[in-house]
Amino acid sequence: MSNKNIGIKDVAVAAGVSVTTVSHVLNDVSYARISPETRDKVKSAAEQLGYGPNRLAQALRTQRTGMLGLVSEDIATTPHAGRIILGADEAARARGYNLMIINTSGSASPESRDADVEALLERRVDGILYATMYHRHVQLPVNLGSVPAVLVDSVSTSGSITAVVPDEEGGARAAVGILLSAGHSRIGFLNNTDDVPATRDRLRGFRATLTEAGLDGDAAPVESELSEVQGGYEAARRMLGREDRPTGLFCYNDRMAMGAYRAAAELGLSIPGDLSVVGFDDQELIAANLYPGLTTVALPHYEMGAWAAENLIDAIEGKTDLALMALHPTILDCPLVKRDSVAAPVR
Amino acid sequence: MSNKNIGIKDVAVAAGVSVTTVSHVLNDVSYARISPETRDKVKSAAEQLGYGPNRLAQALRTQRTGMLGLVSEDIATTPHAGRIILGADEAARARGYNLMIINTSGSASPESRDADVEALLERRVDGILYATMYHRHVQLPVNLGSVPAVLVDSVSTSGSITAVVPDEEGGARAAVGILLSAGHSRIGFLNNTDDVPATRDRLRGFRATLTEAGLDGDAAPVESELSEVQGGYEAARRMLGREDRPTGLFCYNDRMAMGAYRAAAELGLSIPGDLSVVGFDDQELIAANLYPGLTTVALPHYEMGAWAAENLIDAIEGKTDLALMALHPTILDCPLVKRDSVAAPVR
DNA sequence: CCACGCCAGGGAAACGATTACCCGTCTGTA
DNA sequence: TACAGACGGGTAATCGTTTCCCTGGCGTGG
Repeated sequence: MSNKNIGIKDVAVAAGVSVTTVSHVLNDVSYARISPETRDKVKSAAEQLGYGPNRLAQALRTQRTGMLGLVSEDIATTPHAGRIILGADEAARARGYNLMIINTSGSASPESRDADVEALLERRVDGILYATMYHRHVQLPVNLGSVPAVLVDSVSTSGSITAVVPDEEGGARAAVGILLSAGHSRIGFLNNTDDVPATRDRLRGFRATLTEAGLDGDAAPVESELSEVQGGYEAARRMLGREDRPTGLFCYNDRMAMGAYRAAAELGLSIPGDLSVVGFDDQELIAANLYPGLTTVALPHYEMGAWAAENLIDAIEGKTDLALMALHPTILDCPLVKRDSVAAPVR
Repeated sequence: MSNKNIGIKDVAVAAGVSVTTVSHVLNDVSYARISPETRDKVKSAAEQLGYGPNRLAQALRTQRTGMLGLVSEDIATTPHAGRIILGADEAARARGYNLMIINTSGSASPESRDADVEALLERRVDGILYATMYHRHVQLPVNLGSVPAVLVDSVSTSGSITAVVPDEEGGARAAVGILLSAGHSRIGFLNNTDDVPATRDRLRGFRATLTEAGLDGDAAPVESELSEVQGGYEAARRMLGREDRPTGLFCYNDRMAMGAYRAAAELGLSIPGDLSVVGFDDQELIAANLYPGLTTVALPHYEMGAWAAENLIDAIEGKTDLALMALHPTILDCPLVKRDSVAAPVR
């Protein structure tokens, strides 16, 4: 239990040595020449007084705070932010760093974003993680350049900064893949209407996988709606109303899949008996709790957070050059999470 | 854009004054006697150089970091943590404070919790918010006492520390109340099996409200299960299998309500036509997305976070004495969120 | 004409660490 | 015996601010 009032000086007095010596032994300074007895005296004096270092003073002197700034969007809206934070926190902690978090609104003005970064800079964070809540292009705060920084789940519109994003296309391929290997050949896609990378990349993955399997990917049915439950419901109604109704459905996200479940129920189609469904996002609350459990593709938020923290720290400590990695964003796997919504089609 | 290398000293040189003067004008020190012209010179010099204060140095000198430590459980599991963080962050920001976040596992050992708090203390946070993910009793880290602290969503087993918790009983009363005023008289409760305050308080609110309405609260049907979707499903099957089947159902949480939806569907009961349902928690992902939308009771996570930050800061700034508030936990309202799962019972 | 008070601002010691450099005392060896 | 070099450790500057207290000039009342 570190007493806030005990300093290195008090330890020095208690141990009968100078502050230099205390600093040397407590930090295990390699070039320090100190006898074992003195070391013991210092250590036990520190222990007894409940000494804890004042990280502020250390930081002031060493120009290293051991803090990472994390500006994150819409922290309360989805669990995604929590995942990123958790990944970053654990990776940071493992290397002796802590996180300072600033929340920002997804719709915040550039000025407000600048101010967020500024607050972190004033506190002299060693580096900054800039996270968005879904994969997209962002315009960076102007002052982000003054410390090492990594983008999480987004790429910069301008210039190059190291970024880590999910493998949207690969995720889509996995989703379609499991439908194919269950034996489906009529597969539809319920897509999002927003113009974001995920929309395009998942569509590309969808079509390409079908084509590579010998089907006509370009002709495969796609219905687009808002990527919410209601949108999923509407898109599914249209999709399932076709005369050549698909037996397998890939949904842009779990919320749309939830809508598809309702549409299927209304049409008297059982899942996975009459219709197999695959989602995207792996929002536990939905995917694990739907009945039957939704097979889906997980977004690697935890991993992105951890990757970002890890590489940021490497850069801070001079082990890596972020500029080198900035050329292309790093792409992380979107693993398939199998539950119970996929089965072989009825013949 | 604060340049990391510019200090008050550089501003002083540029403006042709002493550092004292710079400090005085930049901080608007009340007793400082400085001419308007000099003020202007200093301000524009600072502006031009892109000066930003070094909060570390300030903190070292003033013994105030302007940082609040937040240790939060299971940040990635539920959106609850995000809500608390958001509330705390916004309240803190409004008063010039920032948040340092440490994640801890709900099942972390006391030692690990001590270490978490210790890390915050080393960084000299001005106060600590200690948040749990559901309302319960906790054993506090031993070193929590050395700075002002507030418990969020939990109360201490030992001794008294200021805490803020949801009004579980009041929430239950509101839930039962809306069923009563819709005209229901046969109302059941799907309760949790864990021995936590929420379980007891919601049950008490349930029974009391019925009794006060002239019904036999003590005889009202209650089925308990694990507070998950599956548990809700099972409890609902039992509840709805009774010969005097309730027409209104109050569920311990939204997940159990989700299970009840499935049970009702299987039994051919439509919601809200044949059965009215009220949940608890207001987990957007579930409550807003079920069909029909689930009427539920919201837990005031945002408000608790904000209240905690606000009062913690008051204590830090000497405007309040936390010890006085520590006698009883502060109880915050759980407002009812009306959607579409409650209607009048069929006669 | 002098003392006093006000005005505008500056000097320097903290805050709690790190670290470059220095200094006495042994010991071994030439 | 004298000198080098280890050995064990100390002095003081420094990081960027804040803040207590001081100073020098000038107008003014007595």
